[in-house]
Amino acid sequence: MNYVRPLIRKLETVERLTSAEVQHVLGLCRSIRTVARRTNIVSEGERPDHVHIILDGWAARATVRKNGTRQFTAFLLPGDFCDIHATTLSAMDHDIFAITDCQVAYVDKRDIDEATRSTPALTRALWRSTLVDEAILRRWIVNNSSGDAHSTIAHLFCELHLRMRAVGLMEGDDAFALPLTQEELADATGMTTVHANRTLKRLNAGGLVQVGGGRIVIPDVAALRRACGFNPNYLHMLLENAGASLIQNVPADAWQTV
Amino acid sequence: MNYVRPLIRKLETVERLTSAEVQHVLGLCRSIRTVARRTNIVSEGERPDHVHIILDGWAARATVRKNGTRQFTAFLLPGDFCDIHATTLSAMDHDIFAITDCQVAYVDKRDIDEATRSTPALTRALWRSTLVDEAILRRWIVNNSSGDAHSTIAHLFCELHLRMRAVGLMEGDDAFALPLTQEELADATGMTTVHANRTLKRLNAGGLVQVGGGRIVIPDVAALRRACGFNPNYLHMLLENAGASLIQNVPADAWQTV
DNA sequence: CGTGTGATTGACCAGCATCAAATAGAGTGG
DNA sequence: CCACTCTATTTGATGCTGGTCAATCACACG
Repeated sequence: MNYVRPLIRKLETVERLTSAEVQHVLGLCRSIRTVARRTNIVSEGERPDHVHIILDGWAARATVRKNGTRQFTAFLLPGDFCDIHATTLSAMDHDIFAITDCQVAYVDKRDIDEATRSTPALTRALWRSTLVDEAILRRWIVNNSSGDAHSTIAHLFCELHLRMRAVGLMEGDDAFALPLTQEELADATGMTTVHANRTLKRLNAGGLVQVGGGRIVIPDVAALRRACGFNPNYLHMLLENAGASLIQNVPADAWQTV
Repeated sequence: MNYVRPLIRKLETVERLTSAEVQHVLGLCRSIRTVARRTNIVSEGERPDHVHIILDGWAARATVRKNGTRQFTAFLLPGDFCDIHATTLSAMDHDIFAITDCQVAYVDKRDIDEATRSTPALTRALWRSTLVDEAILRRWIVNNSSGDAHSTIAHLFCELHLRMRAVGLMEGDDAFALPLTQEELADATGMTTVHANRTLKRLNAGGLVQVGGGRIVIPDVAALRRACGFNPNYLHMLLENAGASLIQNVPADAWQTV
């Protein structure tokens, strides 16, 4: 079971790596644990002493509001780092919540430090990857604040599409696993479950997507992107990579931001 | 005119610096330019060859949607870095918009590189400061997605209060400059100008704040925080610093997240 | 076949958007 | 110092989006 492949793909999305560098990364992921779905991989207030990397499954950054509602601020897909920051800084200010059962690599912070010292390309890859994470956060603000539930959900799907594609997890050409309940979708987009349901149904009915059974099919990516004004440039993917063909297929008028 | 003071204060919010290190930072800020309000300090698509630091004035990260509406994703206060990322990575995916006239330091990327190489404390300070920026972005997602305009605006004021305090820009004990129009406030919080106005008036009427004339007075910080569930821990400020006394004054029941 | 979770639907209403217009202020020039 | 202008604030009226509450349906699983 080569769980590490998505991680390599992820890093190569932002930086080319030599095979020696890839080997170095592989060496980091020796300690792998399974985290059960609906449990926290890391919880608010903790000071993890190692870095967690999602190798398989989906997780989310989650903040619980005073009134009990939950807001996701990011989805973590295979290859994503949960807390490359928190080890140095201070306590976690949010939870890392396993949406599905997850395979998680536990990497000692020292090993990361040593790897980055000896491998500049890896340092760049990690640095860039945090910058992309930042850009995604900004886009979520724009997206969730737009007040248009259809665009919000469609935009999220566009993002997940490219990110899943980047790590090689497409199922065929136009589909990928979407292991979210409607409640979780609502928690990410800042709407109620009821409204997420209705919006989703309308997107389905409009033929833009087919969501169901833990999968999403996007028959016409360009159409979906046009519908929500998705512009992939914020993901800062190398054009040579997996997403490239898709990135270039977007019609000019769809390139404006949300 | 010692424009660099807020920058030093900012860095010291996350990392203690020796006076030699402070001198090093001062040396970086030799090239200072004034940017007129309502113009972009950096625009989407640009690849700046130097790092911009706000020394005086307010700026904002801005994304313009397809439909013409504008969304701010961050406020940049004196001491904040605009684009420590974009120099290495790729093109800017958003604008840096000067809300007021701004004094901006233009620092050559190489000078930053050299400074961080020779000054580990500075590297840590910069790194931590980007992590705080990330945490703030997450909080804006939570805040702007909450669907409660009063909490959203109150929470923003709480954040700005601590950040202004951290860089030593309070006017007296309970007030600071708030050079935002209601339209800009609306662009940050994802609501219309009309609704921002009405919400602001209600906050004013409730005595939680007094906003007007480019200033905000917060007579009872704890009350304002309670009203919106503000929890300062995401700002990851050193307790020894300026904000410390305030941080510790929050009643336990107000420490839950929004 | 019962049980639990997730999806779906309906009825109702509140918050916020929208459109439009009036008012207040700040800055400018005569 | 006043008139003019531009910008920002304020207010009103109206309607829609999305929230709330509640019930039902579908389905997987033991």
